[in-house]
Amino acid sequence: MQLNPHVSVDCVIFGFDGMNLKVLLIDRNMGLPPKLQKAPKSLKLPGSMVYDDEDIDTAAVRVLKELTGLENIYLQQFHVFGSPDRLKNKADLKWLQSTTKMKINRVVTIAYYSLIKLHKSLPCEGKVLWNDVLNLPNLAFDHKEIIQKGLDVLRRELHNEPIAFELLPKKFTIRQLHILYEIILDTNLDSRNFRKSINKWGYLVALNEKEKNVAHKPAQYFKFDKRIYHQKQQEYID
Amino acid sequence: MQLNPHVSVDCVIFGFDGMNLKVLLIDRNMGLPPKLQKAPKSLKLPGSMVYDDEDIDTAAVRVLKELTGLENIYLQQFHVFGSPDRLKNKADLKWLQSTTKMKINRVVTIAYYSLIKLHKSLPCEGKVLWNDVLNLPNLAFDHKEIIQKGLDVLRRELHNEPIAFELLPKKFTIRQLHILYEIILDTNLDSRNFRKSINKWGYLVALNEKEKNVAHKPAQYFKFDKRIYHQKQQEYID
DNA sequence: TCAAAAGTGTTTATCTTACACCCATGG
DNA sequence: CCATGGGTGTAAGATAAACACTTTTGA
Repeated sequence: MQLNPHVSVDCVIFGFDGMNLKVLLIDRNMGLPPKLQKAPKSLKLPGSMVYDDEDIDTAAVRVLKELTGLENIYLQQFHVFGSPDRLKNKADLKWLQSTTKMKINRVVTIAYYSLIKLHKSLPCEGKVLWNDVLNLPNLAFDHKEIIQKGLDVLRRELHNEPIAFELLPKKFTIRQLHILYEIILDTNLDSRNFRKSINKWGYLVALNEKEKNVAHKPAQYFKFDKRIYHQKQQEYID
Repeated sequence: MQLNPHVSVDCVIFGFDGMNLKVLLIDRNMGLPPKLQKAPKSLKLPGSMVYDDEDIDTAAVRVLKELTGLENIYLQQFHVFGSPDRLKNKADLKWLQSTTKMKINRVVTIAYYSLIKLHKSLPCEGKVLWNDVLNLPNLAFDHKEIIQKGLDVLRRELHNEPIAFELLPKKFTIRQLHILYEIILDTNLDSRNFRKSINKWGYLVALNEKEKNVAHKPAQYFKFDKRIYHQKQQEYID
């Protein structure tokens, strides 16, 4: 009886390309000499063992920082996956042991979800795969299940927290927001009613700027005003 | 660098005595010879290390079973507490090492909350302390913080899941339910409107039984009908 | 002038909230 | 007969849902 599994964090990093909700996957073959690469891709979520004396939240922040160069991005712990047979796939176990150089029997992983604004300029561009969340390939470990649960949580939280803006550029049109909501919630929303609810929120403010070079009436840009949001939250509590 | 903290589960077990929301605490002095007992009580949440080859949910179920004799009770993972300085209190660390007989530097704990029906006949009665959640004494480790977070989650989930009934006897009056809601949500609810919302739920059914020997108009007993509840959930999805 | 998306109001049904009195029972 | 909680209805305001047309732009 040894009673101490290893503990890791895994990050489900969501991104939105304007059309679809994406999740960031990394390929374990990447960086290996070509002859060692497996024929099929070997995809997984970004993650890491939690270091000694490192808080678990800090470990998740570190994973994101190392991968994307970004700090201060939205990150939430959402579930622990600790089934003893998470490592039942021999290839997964072998990879873990060879990359960590440790004898590992069991890993309990703490899953985080994260929301980032997609840019071509992210330092990870080209080194990672942004895969459609609705059409996932086979993944290592139980990572498919982790993504599914993360998506469920994202869907629920969308009603409670102003998180959609984490996935959009700083300035965005109502249409972009509308599409994002429809995709995350997998439903159709009436656009007049959608605009009405935005007005009721009160924390989206119109910028002095419109779309340019579009073959239709140009749309107003908006931004999310954190100050107004927090102010209204406070009023609600009182 | 060893990279493997120990992993435990801790259970925040809520109970309702008709007046207040309680949480189950155990005393680490219990069972020790009197001369070894610390002068102040040494209270903590029930918990356990996760055994090798044991799923974490299973570990939480085991803790509950061992303590209360009950199975099939409501249990939900809600947060991981993994700060490296959870064991900064020397007395806590010493206790851990002496009860587990292991050299332990760090414990990452997965917190569950659980809802049970209080009975005088629970096998743990007398061996544990049911403490008011709103007036907690000092507790070992970060257990006070864990309970606080558990209460927050309970409050939120009360709106989403039919969990109040897990805290009440199988048959209960509207008044009991009403008081429970007021206590969990820490607010006053209008009783006519409260009854109206119950009618709208549709899954509370009146039994052919009323209170007896009460010095007022006897109240109707109700039960929670799981079948109707699931049926309505299903209709909602379609 | 056409295609494409932007933007705008009204009506109806539903839900929420506030509010006051009589009833049944045991002591 | 009194104290205690049980149980009931209504009106006003807020919210949610359905629904169609005009505007601005680039091609």
